Amino acid sequence: MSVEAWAEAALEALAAGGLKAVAVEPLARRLGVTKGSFYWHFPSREALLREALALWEKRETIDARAGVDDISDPYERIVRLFKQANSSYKAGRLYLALAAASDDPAVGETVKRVSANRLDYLHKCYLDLGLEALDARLWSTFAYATFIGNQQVHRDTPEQFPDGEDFRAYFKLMLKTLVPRPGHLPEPVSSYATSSETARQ
Amino acid sequence: MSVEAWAEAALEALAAGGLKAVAVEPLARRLGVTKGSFYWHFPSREALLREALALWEKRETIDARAGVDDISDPYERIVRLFKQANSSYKAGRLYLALAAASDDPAVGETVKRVSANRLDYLHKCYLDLGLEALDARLWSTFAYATFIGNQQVHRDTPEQFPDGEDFRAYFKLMLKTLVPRPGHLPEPVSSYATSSETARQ
DNA sequence: ACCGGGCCGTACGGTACCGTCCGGATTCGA
DNA sequence: TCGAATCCGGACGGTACCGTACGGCCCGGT
Repeated sequence: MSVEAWAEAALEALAAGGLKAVAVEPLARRLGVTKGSFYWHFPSREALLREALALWEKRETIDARAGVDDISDPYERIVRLFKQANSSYKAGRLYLALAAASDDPAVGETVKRVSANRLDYLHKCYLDLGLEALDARLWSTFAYATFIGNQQVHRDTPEQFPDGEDFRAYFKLMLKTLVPRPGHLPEPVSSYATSSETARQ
Repeated sequence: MSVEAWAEAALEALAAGGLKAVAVEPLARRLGVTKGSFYWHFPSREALLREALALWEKRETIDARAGVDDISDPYERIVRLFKQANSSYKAGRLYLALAAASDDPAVGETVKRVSANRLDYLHKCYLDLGLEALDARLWSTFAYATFIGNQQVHRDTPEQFPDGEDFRAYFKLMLKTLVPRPGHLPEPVSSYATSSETARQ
């Protein structure tokens, strides 16, 4: 019963039942041991939470960039990010569970770091695409928000969420809409007229 | 100390501290009374939760359509919906808190109903815009996911989220991208080159 | 064989919450 | 004025969890 095994179990409990499910006695029962084991490896419940958060943060930052960072074409890199992000339903549930528990200081700081890291990375990708700073920031936020929202909608109303062939069409629609191809950059936001009489192109 | 006051306090606690914060004794302390009062009005904590959920569901469905349903122009109706959705940060936090607690059966069912209701309504709006069934479904899901995601990103990383003038540009960008004007409908998804075509509505 | 440390089980006190019981206070109609 | 109903406070037992104390088991070194 290693430290990692406890942290892993903590993350599973977190995804399934939220922060309150990261409790020593229930986890011990689930692992077939008692608290005596736990308190030999950890000084407190909080220490377990810190360990689990560190494990999660590493996976969501370092490990998540593994097969992406070396793609030179920024368009393909963003597409890859999207595909990867949409491929793991479990990872999405974990993020939502942690974000929901961000009233806990340790959880909140970790979630903020992970989220900021993702936004920054996506922002850089949009800059590489050729967008100017503000456009890159707005479009990357747009894309990231859509991705997070998809996880939420998928969890809250799985029946209404497109699946199978519909999901493939949905995914293509999002790519087409959110990821401009180099050479076909979107109209810069600085060109927007302040009045509501802007023609759509 | 009416039933409604307890339900209101329950919703506030929910938004601030999640489902576990809907606890009789802390709520009683916060309201300056004791459990004796609570258990005269409610048979159990679960009954309070049901009352709070019913109050929330009513506000998110019936009340939320009040100034929207009578707008005849579908484009303006959607714009109004989005503006309204982005205007209340507190309502967004409440949704996120409830969605995070959807492992509780009563909460989960209510969240699912509210979410499905919003999606259906938005779907109808996109149909009124002139889109065919599948397109309306995908675009409305897209738009809804984006706005849910915005709430999440806004909460998790408020510093990175556009505000002030940037937010106005961001909002315009989203409207321009997600809400087609009646005479300029988007390319139907059925025109996408794909391995097989779908006939499902 | 022995012994010491890594690892775990068991028992205990402390805390926060749920739900119940009952008594007291206030109000209100007859 | 006099109950009676409404509304609430205080005390109680029950449960689930946290953290500690301590004892026992196993296993490698000597």
